[in-house]
Amino acid sequence: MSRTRNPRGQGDQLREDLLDATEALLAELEDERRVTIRAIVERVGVTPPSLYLHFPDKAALIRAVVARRFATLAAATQSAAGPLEAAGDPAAALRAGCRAYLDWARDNPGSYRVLFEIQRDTELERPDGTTGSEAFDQLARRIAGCQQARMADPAADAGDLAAVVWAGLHGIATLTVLRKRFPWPPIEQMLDRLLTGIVGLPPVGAATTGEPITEGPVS
Amino acid sequence: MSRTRNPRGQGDQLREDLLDATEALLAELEDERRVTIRAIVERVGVTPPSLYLHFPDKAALIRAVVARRFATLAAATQSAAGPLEAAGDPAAALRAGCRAYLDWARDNPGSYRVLFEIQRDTELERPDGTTGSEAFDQLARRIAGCQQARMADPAADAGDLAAVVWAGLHGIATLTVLRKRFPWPPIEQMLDRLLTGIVGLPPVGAATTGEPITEGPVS
DNA sequence: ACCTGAACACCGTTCAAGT
DNA sequence: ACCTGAACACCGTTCAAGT
Repeated sequence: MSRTRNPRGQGDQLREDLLDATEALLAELEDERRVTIRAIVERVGVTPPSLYLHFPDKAALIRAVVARRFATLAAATQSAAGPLEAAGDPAAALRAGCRAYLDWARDNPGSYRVLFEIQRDTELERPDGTTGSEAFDQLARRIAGCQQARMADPAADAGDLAAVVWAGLHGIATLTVLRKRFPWPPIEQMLDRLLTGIVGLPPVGAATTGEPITEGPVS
Repeated sequence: MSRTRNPRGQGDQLREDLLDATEALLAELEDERRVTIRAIVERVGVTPPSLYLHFPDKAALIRAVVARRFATLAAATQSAAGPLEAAGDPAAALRAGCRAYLDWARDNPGSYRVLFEIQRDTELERPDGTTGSEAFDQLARRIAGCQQARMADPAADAGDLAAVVWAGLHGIATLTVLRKRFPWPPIEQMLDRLLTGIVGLPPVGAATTGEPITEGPVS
C-alpha cells in the first residue's frame, strides 16, 4: 500500500515509529485484540516481517508500549498531586493524585486495559514483581505523608492501606467503563468514601451531603 | 477425528454439550482468547459449522456461558452468606458473602475474567444495564440489613455503599491474580478494611488482642 | 433434520530473497 | 544493513453438499 517510507540511513527510527503507531492504534481501538500487527505496520508503511527486526514477537512490542504508558500514568498522577516533599496539604495532594489516576483511566481506556487487565503471558514482570510500581510507591508515600500530618490512621501500615486504596481505585476505574449503564454514584463520592473510610482522611470540605462536586480547585 | 458422536434423534443435546465444553475449556485455559471454536467443537466431537446451528457467532456462545457462570457465582455467595432474611448476625453474613465472592474469583479465574473484564462488544447487557446483578443486589440488601441492625453507617445509601464495596472486591479479586508477586497484605485484612472502613461494620473478633495483624517476613 | 468438506478472509510468524 | 514476497499454521465464519 503505502510505499512512501523506506528511508535511508541508520535504522532504529522504525522502532520508534512502530511504538508510536501501536500507541495510537491502542488509543483509537480501545482493545488490544484489534491492535493487530498488520494494522501497525501498515500505518508505518512497512511490511509485517520488518517488525521482527526490532521485536521478537507481538508480546514484546506490547510490553514496550506498556512501559511507556506506565511512565505517562505516573507522570499524570505526579503532576496532579505535586512533588512528593511539597509543603502543602498532604491530604489534598493524595486526593488529587487519586483523582488523576481515575481520570487517566477514563481517558485512556485502551492503555489502562493493557496495563492492568491483560495477563502477561510470560510472568515477565520485573524481578521484584512490581511492574509499573512507580504510581503505587507514590500512593504509599503520600499516605505516609498524611499519617505524619495526623490526617490518616496512624496505626496502619501505609503500604497496606495503599494496597486497599489501589484495589478500590482499580475497581472503580474498570467497572465504571465496563458497566456504563450501571447506576454508579458520582466518582467523587466513591473516591471520598475510599479515602475517608480506608485511609482515615477528614471528609472533604465541610459538608459531604452527596452533592456532586464538579471540578474543585485542588492545589 | 472423533467421529464417535453424531447421535440420533432430536437435537438440542449438542447445544448443551457445546456450553459444557466451553465452560470446561475456560476453566482449564483461564483465558478466553485460547478458548477457540475449533477446540470447543473438537472436544464435543463435531466440526465447526455445527456450532452455528445453535449460536449465531462466538460472542453469543460466550454470552450464554456467561449467564450460566453468573448464576453459579450468585449461588456461591448466597450459600456462603445464608438466606437473605435469616435471623443470624447480618454482619457475619455480609462478611461471608464477600469472602465467598473473593474465593470464587480466585478459584475460577477464567470465568471471573469473562464475567467482569471482557468488553461486551455489543453493549448487549440487559435493558436495565445490570447483567449479572443478582450478586450485587444481594450485597446491597445485606448492607441494608446491617444498617437496620445498627452495625453499619445508617446515613449512607446502601446501594452507594455497595457500589464502593463491589469496586473494592473487584479490585482485590483482579489485581491479586494479575500481580501475583506483589507483596499483598492478607486478603482477610483487606476485606476487613473494606467492610469496617466503607460500610462501618465493627472490626472482626474485636475483643481479644486488639493488635492489628502484622504479616510475617516478606522474603 | 442434522452434520460435514472445503473454502474464505483474516491473524502472527518465518524464511528465502532482493537492493 | 534493511526491507519485501510468499508461504505456513492458525483463527472465525460461510456455503454447498451429504445422509
